[in-house]
Amino acid sequence: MAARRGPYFCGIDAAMDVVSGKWKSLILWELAEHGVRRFAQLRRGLPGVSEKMLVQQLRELEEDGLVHREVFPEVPPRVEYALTGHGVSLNEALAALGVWGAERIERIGAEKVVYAS
Amino acid sequence: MAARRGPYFCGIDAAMDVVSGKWKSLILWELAEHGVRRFAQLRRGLPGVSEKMLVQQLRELEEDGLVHREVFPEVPPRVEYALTGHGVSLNEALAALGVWGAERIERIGAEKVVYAS
DNA sequence: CAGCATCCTCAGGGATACTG
DNA sequence: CAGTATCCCTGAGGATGCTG
Repeated sequence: MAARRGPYFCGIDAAMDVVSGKWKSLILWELAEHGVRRFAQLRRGLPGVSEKMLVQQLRELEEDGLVHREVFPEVPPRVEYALTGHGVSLNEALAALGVWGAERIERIGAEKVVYAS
Repeated sequence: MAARRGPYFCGIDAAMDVVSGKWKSLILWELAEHGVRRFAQLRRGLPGVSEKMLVQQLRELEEDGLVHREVFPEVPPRVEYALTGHGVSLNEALAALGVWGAERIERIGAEKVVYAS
């Protein structure tokens, strides 16, 4: 389900609401890094997502106005995803978290995934 | 359960891991705003949390090194919670998200909660 | 006051198979 | 290629009651 429409306690609450979902922040990140991406490209960039989850999370992000979805009526079908303006600004806000998280990974000596199963 | 110890895809992943949990970011926020807080004070500041959840989330934040818990051996018991250094820096990273979220609340015309049952 | 112990619900998410 | 459609299961989180 996409983000609720409030009521919210504060901005953090609203932002976390929109970004909660196992893959959403990662999808945003991926789109910010690469710009426009096709479905299969995203799938490859997020090792471990199932098709179902990827579609679902993308649709919710679209519904919340963070991602733009463009369908090209071709055979074979092509669908491209990109961030909207709000998606871009959310990503900039997430960047600070990314830095903090990277430091935490160092600190606790966690591994980074290259390819999960 | 507290945050896993990786492996992580990236910093965002690690940060979201630590902050995911329905009340964690709100607890962090509350502690940043007020400094040291007692259990009951936090409870009052987070309308809608159950005792169980508040304890649980606090313990996980403690386990992850973001919150410091101090018990005073008195009767009646007193327990104070405060952010650690890492908690403070995480909160600073969350601030950007808070701003974005506040703008989103404006944009979609969502309500803000004052008191949820 | 600041918890701990239980029980229970429900929806987020995984696995698998099929389609325009 | 880019999805639908189903079934299923785990576990986060809620409700309630008890305690040092």
